[in-house]
Amino acid sequence: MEVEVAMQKLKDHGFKYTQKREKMLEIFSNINGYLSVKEVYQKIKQEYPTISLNTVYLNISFFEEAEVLETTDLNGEKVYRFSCADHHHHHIICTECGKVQVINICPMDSIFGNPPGFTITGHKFEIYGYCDDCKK
Amino acid sequence: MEVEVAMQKLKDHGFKYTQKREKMLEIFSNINGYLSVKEVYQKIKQEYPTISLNTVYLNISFFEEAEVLETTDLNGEKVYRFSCADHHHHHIICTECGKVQVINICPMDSIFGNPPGFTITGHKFEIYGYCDDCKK
DNA sequence: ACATAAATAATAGCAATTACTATTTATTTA
DNA sequence: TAAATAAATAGTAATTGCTATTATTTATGT
Repeated sequence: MEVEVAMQKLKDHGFKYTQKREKMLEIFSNINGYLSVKEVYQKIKQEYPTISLNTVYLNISFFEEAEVLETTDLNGEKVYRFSCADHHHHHIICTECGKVQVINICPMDSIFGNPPGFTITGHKFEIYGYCDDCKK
Repeated sequence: MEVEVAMQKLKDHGFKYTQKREKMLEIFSNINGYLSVKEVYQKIKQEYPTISLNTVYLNISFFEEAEVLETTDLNGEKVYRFSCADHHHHHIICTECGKVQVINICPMDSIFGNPPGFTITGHKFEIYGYCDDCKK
């Protein structure tokens, strides 16, 4: 299962097992969209009311290190989602709730080599909009 | 000239002429790349050492309102550049110094209509890398 | 030159994130 | 199983990027 694979990735990177980390992974795996740190914090507080916001920040940074999460910016704050980094893809993102839909078109497919004066290291292609649930 | 056109745009939006605004516009027009608020602040302080950081923030927001600047996020902070909003385009951006190169390929050209469940409102396509000056 | 409406500077405030430190917990090894 | 250890956590403080407030100064129309 997804969460166990992620937990194993963490172990491979030298991070210990904790219940809170497992719960955080479950939160991410149950949502098909990006979550802000505060949203994760609100959700995990339902199960662990004494958890520190700091712990959420820390664990998210460890998850990133272990390549368990992918991240982007939404309305000026960092948001995260369960990574499916096994295949290259882009997203349609609901700017209201963070819900995503994967798209497999990549604009880099039609760009060959490095442009003069630049060495390419990465790219970002995101489509923004409203999902049906958030449409007025 | 570029700066004068921008100054006129400001006037059209009801903003007054000031030397500091003109100087800020000059700073943007002299650089082919994105600048952070702090970078603009550092540069303009050479001419107006008593200028407030707040004024730089305010004027930049007015410049945005008058569509004189375009913006993006670079390493988690907002950066701005002189706008060429007359034609739709994307950028190759040096993540080190913010230098940009315009590209006229748009990935949306090959995407027709709205995907099921989403109403598209916008998109972002940016290529990142190092410019020759910043390459090690 | 005067009136007035906006620009500026200085300061305070806020939200997101990071840093620090003492305590607690998970895992290693005896 | 129990002690040793290294890391995780909570609580708090500090930092950063940015916005809001207000008194003073400046640009511009009459």
